[in-house]
Amino acid sequence: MPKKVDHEARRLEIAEALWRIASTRGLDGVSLRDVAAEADISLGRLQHYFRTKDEMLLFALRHINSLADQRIRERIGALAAGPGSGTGTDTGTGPSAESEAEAGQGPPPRAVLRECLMGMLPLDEKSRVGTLVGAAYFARAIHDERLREEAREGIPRLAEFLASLLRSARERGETAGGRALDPYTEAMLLISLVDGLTAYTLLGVQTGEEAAQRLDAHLDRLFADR
Amino acid sequence: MPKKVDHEARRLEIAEALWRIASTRGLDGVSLRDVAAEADISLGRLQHYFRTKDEMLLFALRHINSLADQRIRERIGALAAGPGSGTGTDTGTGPSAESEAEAGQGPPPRAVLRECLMGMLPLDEKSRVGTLVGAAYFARAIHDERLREEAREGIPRLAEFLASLLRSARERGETAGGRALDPYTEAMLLISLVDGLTAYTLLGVQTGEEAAQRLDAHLDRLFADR
DNA sequence: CACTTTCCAAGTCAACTGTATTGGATGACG
DNA sequence: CGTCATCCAATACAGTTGACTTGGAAAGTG
Repeated sequence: MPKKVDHEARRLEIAEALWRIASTRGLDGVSLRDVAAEADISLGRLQHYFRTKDEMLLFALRHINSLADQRIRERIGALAAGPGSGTGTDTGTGPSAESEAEAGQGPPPRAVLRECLMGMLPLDEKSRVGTLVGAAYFARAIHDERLREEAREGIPRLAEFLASLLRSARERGETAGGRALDPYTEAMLLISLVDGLTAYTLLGVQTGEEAAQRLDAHLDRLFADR
Repeated sequence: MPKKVDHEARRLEIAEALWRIASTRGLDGVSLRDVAAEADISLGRLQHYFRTKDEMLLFALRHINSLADQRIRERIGALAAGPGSGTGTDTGTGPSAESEAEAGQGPPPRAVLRECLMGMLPLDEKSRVGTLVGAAYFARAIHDERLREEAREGIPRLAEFLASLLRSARERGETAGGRALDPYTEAMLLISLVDGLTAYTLLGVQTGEEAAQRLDAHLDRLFADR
């Protein structure tokens, strides 16, 4: 077999170029030539790796989703890891039940939940690009059956995960008492909330810090200790 | 002056044609020729009323916003159920403090709040088209300074209105006791929540009924009686 | 060294875009 | 009755778009 090239790596380079453009100009304002230029390759080469534009878009979407997954997973992992010396980057929500619940097993569900949700907000440049691209995909998904399927598959899975966190928090008695909602309902509310906060942050209606602060306010209410 | 034509009416017809297309194909997939065809007029005529595409888009956005405002205002008016207050055609740009002032002892703030939020969800065909177009504008606003300004102006006004509802509910002792958040924060959370619910409804992740149900669950919590 | 498959640059193509221009119809006003 | 601003249909235009074709360079295998 002749001339072996790492197909996957090439496609990733192209996808990254796509994100750079999509995060500033949107997905519909992106042409194959733009992406090729941004990736510093010829149009022919790009088309060698993606036969059609939709194919490129779908690949880039799937990959940015898996990147976001991984990023959040790392943050969760970091939560479990470092009880040794706490750096100054403490989550400023309130010094409530964290250290106590550690005694049980693994990181406290509330902290994991918070990390997940915060990881979905555009708080640094990296996540900002991610959410920007995500918004571009959302706009396209509304009118694109193929992309819509991706969401219909992924979101319930995420909600289920968050619901399980809520359930285990509830079992540990960390959560607010009386007015507890169905965990899945609560999870969908949280996801919707984060997405809305993200949208208004991207629009410049509020800063990322304000968004985080508001999310924390809501979480504080969920986990109110009584 | 020769040949007088109702300029505003023509522009509205065109805007409606635009919405019909934007709600099915999105805003970026819309060409002037498409709009002209949908409105059953010539391209030349369309260009006579909108010199540029952006001008048309901006006009249509402003008008659909004012329509949504009016629709919600009517629903609030219907809440009062009293034959007293007539709902005139208001040209206002936002659901501002007008109804608050009138509500000396009118409809309960919670009901008004709920009507506002439910009115923003895609529950019937009409509001579905509205939110669809709204989503299309959102996608464009992210990369369009001009449109972003519209949001930066309108959203805080809406939030302020909702916050005032929350405040008056609180004064009447209708709201939940202990864990009350800052009204403006609560308002932004509500708006974000509704927008997120709308997004996932449009994506087909949940039905409109489920969205409404989840919103009600959250409201129930806010107004828990204790 | 052939030789075949992969890789990819350049160019072509038809379709479509927003905008500008042209020219004529209409109807109100002097 | 003219005459002129308004209205608007038709067409032209320059540019961009995604997809396709062509031709040849590169590299692993025989």
